[in-house]
Amino acid sequence: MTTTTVRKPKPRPTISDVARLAGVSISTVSRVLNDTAPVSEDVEQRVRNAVEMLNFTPHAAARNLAVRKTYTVGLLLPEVGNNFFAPLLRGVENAVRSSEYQLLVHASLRTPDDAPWRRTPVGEHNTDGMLVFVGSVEEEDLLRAHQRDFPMVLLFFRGPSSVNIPWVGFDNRTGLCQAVEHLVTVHQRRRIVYLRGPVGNADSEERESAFCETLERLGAPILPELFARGNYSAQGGEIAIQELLARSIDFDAVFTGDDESATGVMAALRRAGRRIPEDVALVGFDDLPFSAHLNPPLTTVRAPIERAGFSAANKLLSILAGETPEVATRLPVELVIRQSCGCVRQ
Amino acid sequence: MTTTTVRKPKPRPTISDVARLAGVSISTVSRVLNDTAPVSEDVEQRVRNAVEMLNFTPHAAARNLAVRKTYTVGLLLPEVGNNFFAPLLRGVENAVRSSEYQLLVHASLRTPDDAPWRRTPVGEHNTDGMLVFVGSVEEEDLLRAHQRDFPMVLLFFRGPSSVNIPWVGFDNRTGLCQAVEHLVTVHQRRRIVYLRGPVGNADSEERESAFCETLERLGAPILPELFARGNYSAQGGEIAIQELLARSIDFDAVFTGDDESATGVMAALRRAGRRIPEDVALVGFDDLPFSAHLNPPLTTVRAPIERAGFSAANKLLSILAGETPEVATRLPVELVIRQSCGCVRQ
DNA sequence: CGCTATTATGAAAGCGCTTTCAGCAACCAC
DNA sequence: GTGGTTGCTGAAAGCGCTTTCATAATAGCG
Repeated sequence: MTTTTVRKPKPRPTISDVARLAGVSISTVSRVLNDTAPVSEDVEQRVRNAVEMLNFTPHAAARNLAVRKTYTVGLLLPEVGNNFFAPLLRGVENAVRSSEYQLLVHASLRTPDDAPWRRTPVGEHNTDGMLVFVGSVEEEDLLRAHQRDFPMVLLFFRGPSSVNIPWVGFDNRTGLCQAVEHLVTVHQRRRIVYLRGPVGNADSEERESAFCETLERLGAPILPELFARGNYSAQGGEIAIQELLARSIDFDAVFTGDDESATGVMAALRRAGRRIPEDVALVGFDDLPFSAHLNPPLTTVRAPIERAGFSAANKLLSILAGETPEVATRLPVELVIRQSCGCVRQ
Repeated sequence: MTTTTVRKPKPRPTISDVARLAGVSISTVSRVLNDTAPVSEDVEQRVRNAVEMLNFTPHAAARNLAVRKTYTVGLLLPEVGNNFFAPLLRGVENAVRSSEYQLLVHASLRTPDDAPWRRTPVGEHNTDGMLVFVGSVEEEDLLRAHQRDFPMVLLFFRGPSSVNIPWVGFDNRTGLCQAVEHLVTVHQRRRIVYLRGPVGNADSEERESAFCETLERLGAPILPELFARGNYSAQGGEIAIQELLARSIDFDAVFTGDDESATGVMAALRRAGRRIPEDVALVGFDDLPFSAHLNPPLTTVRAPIERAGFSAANKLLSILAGETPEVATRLPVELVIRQSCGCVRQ
């Protein structure tokens, strides 16, 4: 093994190199690059040529330092790689791309033993604003940033009730009501498992309470043993159902807080020989791209995830532009009936 | 509409503020923060207190400028939101997270009319190195960066043949051979549609040639009318098959270059009343998380996408550490037999 | 006890840019 | 011709950090 000598990249040309080559001052170069002041035809051409020749590209950090902006927005995710993030990211990207900002993505499996600014590798020190996904930031850090007026918008949760941070989320209630109602009134299911999301997930809790209310409204029983905990992953769903099965708890339907879990639920059910939807009906939430192609096609509540990302990013950008957008954005969801609930293909 | 007044965030404390409060020089503050030189117990404590009190966080841009590093690696994607990216991103994130680097993600729908450094919003000017996904960067830009010794590793393609840029990809051939062989020898399929990926996609082309070779080796006919073009999206697959169907081209199997397309193929086939696998067998490539749950479960070539991301990121990090890793990494793939090929569940 | 190592600290010079400010022509009207 | 514009340009002061380099204070040693 060789000693790890530090690689020495060829030195990048700087604005001074350009200035020298063009025979002007660096101020002038800056001016033509940014078009911040009139420059004579002749000089402009010389500068442009020099830039071309040296293949010059301004050093972002230096520029950021001088203008006191990073031109970067951060996207903080609790973990990355969930299928849910694909459309979300697409939405965010679309919004950010058409602005002058860039996107720093970070999945924050925090390492609390680190120095504070290493603990949150994207934050006030390297972005102009942040998109914060539920569960990716400690409440304390959130408050601190907010106190500093640091622009943020929250994804799928509202911040601590003491403050008023802009956020975007789904209108969980209506979609959920429809889904449960469908299960209860159309398919006569009474023993519906509710598969929660991760602890502390706002959406999940909201959905749960809507779930209970709907059950109540319809006169269906609320059975505590039918509440299971997943974590918005296929594996989580699989394990939760396996456990229910192992405890021989009787149920005729499962409502999962997300489609990802639904695939796990399907796997567990299938392995146990339970037919979907005959033995147990299944309804998900999100309508991920693959949901329509599951076996059977998944009945689910469609959540406009990409739109949420787009909307959140735009909200952040508008804050950065000095505007004050609506604090809350709730995107409508809609029940998509396929076959896992017991409906048959028309 | 109000005039867009620029938001005035509260001024962040700087290292000077800390120094003043602690009654030391900024050099000393820097030293305790970075642990670059011994500092007396007493002073260190005073500095730490001051940092705590002011809630100080070093400004990344300034630091980057001073140390001439950005501590950021870029991930350039051709477009974002593909399900393929979820595991990829997870792998990259995992590798990057355990280093001192951060991750800048950019989906490069390039806007060629922009200034050059705005055209590539992540590049030499704001990262120390880049992970380049196939199709996300012009060859010309790639060469230029490489000429400057800019650390890069390519994902799923090798660069221009004139240079030798590190890359990681899949061992497409073996997986594909197995798949085709399975289709031909086990299921007696002879008229296999090959659904290509996007134009210029190296993996796709490699798979195509392996496809032809295998066919030849097995003595099966190579039928030009059975080559269709998709774009690694569900919609692309759907359209391609619809078109084949419309032209009444006869086929008894479809091999898609990716699972995403496979879902589209399924949709098109189903709509046309063709049964899978009875009428047409279907084999994909990638084995995305949902593939096992499709209807029918998809037989596919499993590609270790997450591992590819992890491996590529690590390769880049090792370059940044001054080492010189293997240029090429080919990850093995493996045929996963489920039911869309015609096999029955055991 | 004088003289050299050693250690902790501060001053100051950058890093590569932007931006203010002042200067210098050339121009205009009177 | 003056005085005042106007238009272009360069010098220089930052932006908030790191990192020499110098210096003062302390320790080590014969």
